[in-house]
Amino acid sequence: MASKRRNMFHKNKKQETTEDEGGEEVQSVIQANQQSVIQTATGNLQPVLAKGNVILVSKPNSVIQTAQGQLQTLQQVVEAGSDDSLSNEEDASTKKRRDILSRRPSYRKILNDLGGTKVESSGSDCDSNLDMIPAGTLQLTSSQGGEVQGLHTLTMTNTTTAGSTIVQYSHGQDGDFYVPGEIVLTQNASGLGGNPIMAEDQARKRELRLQKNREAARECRRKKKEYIKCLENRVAVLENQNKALIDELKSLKELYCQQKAE
DNA sequence: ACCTAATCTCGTCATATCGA
DNA sequence: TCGATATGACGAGATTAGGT
Repeated sequence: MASKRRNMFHKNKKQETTEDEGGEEVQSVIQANQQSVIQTATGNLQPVLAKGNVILVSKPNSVIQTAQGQLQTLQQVVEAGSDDSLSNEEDASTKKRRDILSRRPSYRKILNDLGGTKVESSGSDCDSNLDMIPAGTLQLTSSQGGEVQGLHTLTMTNTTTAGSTIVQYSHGQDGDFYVPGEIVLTQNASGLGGNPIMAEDQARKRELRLQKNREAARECRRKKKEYIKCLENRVAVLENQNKALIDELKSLKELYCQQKAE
C-alpha cells in the first residue's frame, strides 16, 4: 500500500500548484491548450516544431524581430522539456534506471546558460528580466526569506564503553542537546579489525558526511524550486511577448488591408 | 470521526559534476 | 586525478483532501 502510493507520487510529479517550506504557494503559469501563436496558411505550424528546431526570422524589416538569445532560449526549453527516457521509468529496475537515465546539467549551469543569471547560495535574482512584462500581467515573486538555517555541528564524544559514542548535536539557535542513544560499532560492521579508535573515527566521518549531505540536499531542493520559478517566469515573459507580437501583426494586417482597399 | 488516496517533506545513497 | 559538492532516485513518515 505505502509503496504503491509512493510510486504514484513519483509518477505524478507534475503538479498544478506546489507549496514550499514557508507555506508560499507557487502558481504554475504553464497552461495547456494555449491558442497557437504562429499560424501558417494551413493553420498550424505545430508539426514543423519538432525537438531541436529553431525558427529563423531573417527578413530585414520584418514586423517580427527576435533577439538571438531568445531563440536560443526557446530551443533549450523545448529540448529540456522533452525527455523520452522517462516513459519507460516504470518497468526498469532501480539499477537499470540509473544506468539509463543520464543526468541533466546542474541548475546552476542551466540558469547560467539561460540568461546569465547566477544561482547564489542564498536569495534569488532570477526575476531580473521580469521588467519586460507589461503592466497588469502575472508576476511571480520568489521569497526565500522565511527559512533560517542555523549552524549545525556534530561532535562525537568517547565514552569508557568501547565502541559506543555519545553524539552531541549543536544547533545555532536552539542550543545543544545530546542524543541519548549510542552508536555501537561492532567489529564486523566497521571492518576495522576491532580498533575502537579507528571505528569511532570512521563513524565520526560518516556522521559528518551525512550531516553535510543533509544540508546539501536541502540547499539543492531550494535551488530546484528557484529554478522552476525562473522557468515559470520565463514562460510568462515569452507568453506576453507572443501576445504583443500577435496584436502587432493583427493591426498591421488591418492597416495593410485598408490601404489595399483604397 | 474515521479511512484512504494523494501529496509533501526529509534523509540517505549513488553518482555526476566541479574545482584545485 | 581526486576530494568536495550537487543532484536524481528512492523510501519512509507526515500532512492534506475528499468520501463515507
